[in-house]
Amino acid sequence: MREYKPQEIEIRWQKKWDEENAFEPKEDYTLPKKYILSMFPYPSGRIHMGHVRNYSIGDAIARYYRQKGLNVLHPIGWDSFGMPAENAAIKHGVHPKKWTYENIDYMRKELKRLGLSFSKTREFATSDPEYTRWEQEFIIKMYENGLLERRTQKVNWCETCHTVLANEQVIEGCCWRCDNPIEIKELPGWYIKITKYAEELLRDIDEKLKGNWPDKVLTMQKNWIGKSSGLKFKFNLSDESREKLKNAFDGYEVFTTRPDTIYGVTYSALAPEHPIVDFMLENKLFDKETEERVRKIRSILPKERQAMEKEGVYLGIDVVHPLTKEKIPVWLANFVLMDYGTGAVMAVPAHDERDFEFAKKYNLPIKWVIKPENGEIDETKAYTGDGILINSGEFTGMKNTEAKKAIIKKFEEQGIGKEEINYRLRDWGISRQRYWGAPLPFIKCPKCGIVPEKIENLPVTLPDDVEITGSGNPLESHPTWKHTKCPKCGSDAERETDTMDTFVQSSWYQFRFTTDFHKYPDVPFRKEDEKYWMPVDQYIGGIEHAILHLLYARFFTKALRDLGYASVDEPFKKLLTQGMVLKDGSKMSKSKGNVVDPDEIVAKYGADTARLFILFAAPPEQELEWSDSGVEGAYRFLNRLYQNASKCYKTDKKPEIDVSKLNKAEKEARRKVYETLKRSKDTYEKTFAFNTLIASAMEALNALNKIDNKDVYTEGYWVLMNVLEPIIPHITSEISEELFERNNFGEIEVDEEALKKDEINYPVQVNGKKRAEISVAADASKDEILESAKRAVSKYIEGKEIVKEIVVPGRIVNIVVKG
RNA sequence: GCCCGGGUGGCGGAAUUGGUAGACGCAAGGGACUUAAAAUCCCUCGGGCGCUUUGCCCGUGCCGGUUCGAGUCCGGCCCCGGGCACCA
Repeated sequence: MREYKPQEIEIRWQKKWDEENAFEPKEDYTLPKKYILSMFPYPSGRIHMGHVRNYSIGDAIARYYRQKGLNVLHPIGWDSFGMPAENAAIKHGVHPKKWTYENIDYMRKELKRLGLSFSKTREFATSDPEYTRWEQEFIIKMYENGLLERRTQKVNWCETCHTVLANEQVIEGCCWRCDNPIEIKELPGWYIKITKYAEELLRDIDEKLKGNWPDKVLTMQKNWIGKSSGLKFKFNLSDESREKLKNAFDGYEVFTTRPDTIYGVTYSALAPEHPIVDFMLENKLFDKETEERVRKIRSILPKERQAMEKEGVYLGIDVVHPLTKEKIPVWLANFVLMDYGTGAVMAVPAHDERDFEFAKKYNLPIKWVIKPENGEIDETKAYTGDGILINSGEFTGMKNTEAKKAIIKKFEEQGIGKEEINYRLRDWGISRQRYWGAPLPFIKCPKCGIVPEKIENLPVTLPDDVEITGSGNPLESHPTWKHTKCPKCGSDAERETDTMDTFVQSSWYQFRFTTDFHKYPDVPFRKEDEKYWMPVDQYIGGIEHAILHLLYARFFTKALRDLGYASVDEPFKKLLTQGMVLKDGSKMSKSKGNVVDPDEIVAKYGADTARLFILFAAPPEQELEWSDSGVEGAYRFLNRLYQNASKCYKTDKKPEIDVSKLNKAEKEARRKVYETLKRSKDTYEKTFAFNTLIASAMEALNALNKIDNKDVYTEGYWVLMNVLEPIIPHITSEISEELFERNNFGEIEVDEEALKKDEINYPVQVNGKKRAEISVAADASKDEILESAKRAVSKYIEGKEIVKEIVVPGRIVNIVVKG
């Protein structure tokens, strides 16, 4: 008996695939294609089980289509800019570039050892200058087309670290690294106007992605974009208030989704950062106490106000209700956001929970204008449901859903307001005060202002001789890098020292893979390649990217389309979100000490075992609980598969079977084999339920081991090796090469005859309870089945009246009796 | 608070979409082989009753409903996981 030595087998095949360039996409674009993409990794140093899972799923799908003769693009790259490289530089003094590219070299070997069928020619790292070059061109084109702008906005600033912090990096008002209190600073930064595409991003969720992406992800994106429609109108200041404000303002606009409650307005509220508040502070229009309270609320970050109790202060000014002409007091409120809508709201405490809470706290009047169709108003809380308008002038008695439209119409007719749509989606701030990123290709000229770098001068590359200390942007402090000449007027100018958010790189990498870019260095990707390969047919990755990456990549695709680079509206036709890999119920992490190292598993059992286990243990979308003994089980199965191959004979074509000579067990084994084959198509193309496909293959092998028929056994192997090759490519290649010269790889037709049963087992129920089981000929008539069934359950139906007889062909018999 | 998922043996998970609940694997127990162990192979494996077989009762988070028949559909509730969270 020969021994299963996965290390020898696997390394031999990996070498062979490498030499044969077995996984390169073909240039014949008349072939049907599949573009299979797993999210590319960040080169952190070593692969983890999440990677193994991600790439095992993608590889199985890619190998399946390749085996069936399709032209398959299955690339890998490296998302290689980012903070960890700089942190490593600070901690260990190693240059980010060296650290990054050494990690890539190591991880490339790890992935290769898993037998993943990635194209070699398409591999790149996003930190490669050739990649940056094109990204900078896109960014310049976006700038020229109004999709990118530099503007000054309030940001979180840490003085000791000399950098802007993301909201996520501010912990209780302090810097996450040095613990110093952060400041709010107005800083210039670069913003991509993703909001211009809000409507299309939303629309294509329903029109292009529904049914192909998980509903969960689509819902999350919808909520994130957050479309709402309502009425925008202007509150005019009262005469006294306008005077008080020195005629600098005559009013301000508000947005509401509830115009139907307009008669219930009892006050209005401004965001703490509202221009009117700014003006009043600057012109000292508050009394001392009010000013103090205003300043106090303004000193708290908007993000942190959300966790606080509602707070506000009357500003001493009033506006006029647009319909009733009543005087409405204007408050400052800490729950009003400056960057949504107009930064000011009308407040209807009777029908809005926040307004109600605020009104109760400050004893503001509450006016009920909608009553439920059935039942009475409960005055202890806001009523936010539908109902009939009361106290609403000419609209009284109307259903509120209709009143919404009618009131908007009235505002539009009088020219005092109009219907408006608002989105929660914000523009995408891509500036990072970091070294290890793609430089923003702009020059600040004292004469010309912002000037894009000339296209022929791209890429703007990073200087290698930098000192990374963790405080401040090394590009800013570099002695020479930022000093340059203005591309327009030639005078002394400075480069932009901000680099781009790494999400910019991962937003268009799927396009770059479509071209053999070593061959075609003059384009980011060739149009004919992009047309043929895009969109990605199947994208696979973690749900944690449901919003950020997947939304940015969708946006980028649309932007590149409109800039003339791309031909598709959506980058990823189908999306599979894989679940996390857990150990002892929680995510594997160094701090918990529950990490299982893929290298160790591969060293002990081989790549096929790792792949088999990870695809067998749970369906791909679900979380996967790591189990050492489960891995052993997978390894045992592969051993059996390998040993039992000796029960087959060598042949270069599938054995012909004389079905008439087979016994029951042999037919049963053939049926299970072909059931597995039949199931495999659905699994690889639609459901990705690899766990049940593997279970089915195990059942088939178990059934084969019960028979003693070399033809059937060999046929079984011929089919099973074909079905399992995408999952466990090494062992199946080895066996198939030895027995079948690998002629079994490719399309095998399902033998429908083999799937048929001679006899069918029917459970027989009496009044819905199973009482017996019968076996009848597959072609038995309904009456024959019933007759046999009644005989089997005679003791339950004797002397009773039969009310109903149900025979579901191929399924079940149920006899309903009375008495 | 709102919006999605999900609750099935000791465990991971199946169940052809309303038709034999627990496939497949793991763990556990028993047996064979062996001087012994490992490996391998065979048997048992939801709970209870009867236990020699046939068999009977209960069982898919809880309560109710629809149906000849419900893990699956409907109504109400209880847990668990995730996302969003003052968006006017």
